[in-house]
Amino acid sequence: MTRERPLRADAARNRAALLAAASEAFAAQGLDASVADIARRAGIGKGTVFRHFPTKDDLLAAVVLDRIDVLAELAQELLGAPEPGEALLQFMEAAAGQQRHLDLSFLRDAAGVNEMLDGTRSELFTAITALVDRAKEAGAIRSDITGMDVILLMCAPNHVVTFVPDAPPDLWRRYLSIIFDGLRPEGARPLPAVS
Amino acid sequence: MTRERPLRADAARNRAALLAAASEAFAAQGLDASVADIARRAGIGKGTVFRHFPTKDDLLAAVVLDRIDVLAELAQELLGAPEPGEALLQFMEAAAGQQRHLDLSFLRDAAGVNEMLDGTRSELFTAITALVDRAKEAGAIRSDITGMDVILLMCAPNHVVTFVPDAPPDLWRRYLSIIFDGLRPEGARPLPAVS
DNA sequence: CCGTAACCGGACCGCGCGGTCAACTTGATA
DNA sequence: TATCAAGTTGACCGCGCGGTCCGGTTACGG
Repeated sequence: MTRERPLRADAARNRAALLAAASEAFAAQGLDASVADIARRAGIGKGTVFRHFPTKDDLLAAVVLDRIDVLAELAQELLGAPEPGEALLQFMEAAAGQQRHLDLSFLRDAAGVNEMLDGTRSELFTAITALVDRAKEAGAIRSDITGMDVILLMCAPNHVVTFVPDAPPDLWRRYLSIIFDGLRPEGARPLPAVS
Repeated sequence: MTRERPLRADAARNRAALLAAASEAFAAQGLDASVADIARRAGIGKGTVFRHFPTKDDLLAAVVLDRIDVLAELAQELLGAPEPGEALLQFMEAAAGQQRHLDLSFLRDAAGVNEMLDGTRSELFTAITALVDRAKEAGAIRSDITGMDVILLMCAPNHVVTFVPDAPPDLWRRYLSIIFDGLRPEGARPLPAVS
């Protein structure tokens, strides 16, 4: 497809440093960390950032793509786990443990700016749905839960924790645990009809 | 205390319009809606905004203060309700139903920029704690839940719903219901120890 | 070792933001 | 109705952002 010449040694090095720095910066200061600051963290010039990624959004997309990749792979693995309920919980824990502020950013761009991102994303979606279906069949979670529910809820802990100052780094576990409990079928009240 | 002369008629009108417009704008575009835009919505000049509120943050604080007031009053009322569990659920529904994007903004400013805000806020905090305690005594929720847990979790639905495009306006009910189920004591697994 | 294409960097641009100000308008008061 | 403090306004300022660009630098094939 796209003629892809190998990167020059220094270019590859810079690109890697840039991605790492961007990940750090987004996690630390939210997604409106300035490009200049990211470049500073990476020890490169601002111009170089835009050489590698034409737009700040493209840089963000690249960072997010990495996360999605990892999660998709994990979801695939966990499809073979013996305990479907436990597998789903493990997946949600991995997802919630991801870097902050990137939470749901991979849902942001409705119109696929980046094809590759869209591809991996839908891959992740179907994997999650499969994970959820297995958990439902095993009776580990109630039957009216959807993959989208899981995606949305698994990101909530990371977000709410953002607002408590000096939070212990694993406070999110507390809220994920509560939320996961809410998915269980025992004594579940019917979900409100949503128009 | 502070010598407070009554506002002139037009000033009062403008202030009301401004607050309403700000509430709209923040809900529609998030808290970085521009002051210029808010002024436009209110049909007044940008300068007038800064006459009423020296800073954009002060304007936001005023909007948030209104919400907190309403919630604090409601929490107080619900303390007399017959069913403590149901009362807590009702409160969380009211809180989650609040305007979007303002979710947890009242936790933001650690150092109290605005004394009045701090006062009403702590009032709300204690009322919520009381509500939670009653629900615990009645066995409606598990005993290791704190007021802070409720505050954080009641804001989650509104946030996650932000990311699904064309969401029905009451989709948040679905997620609040799930989360509230997670608070119940039946078959609760122990909460992970948080360092 | 050399030529060159790829790469790097930081000065530079336009924009929109929060906030200021001095000239103007208006509602309360006597 | 005359007076004037209170209120209003939009042009204006400085700043930091995302993004551009060209002169200097560097890795790599021949």
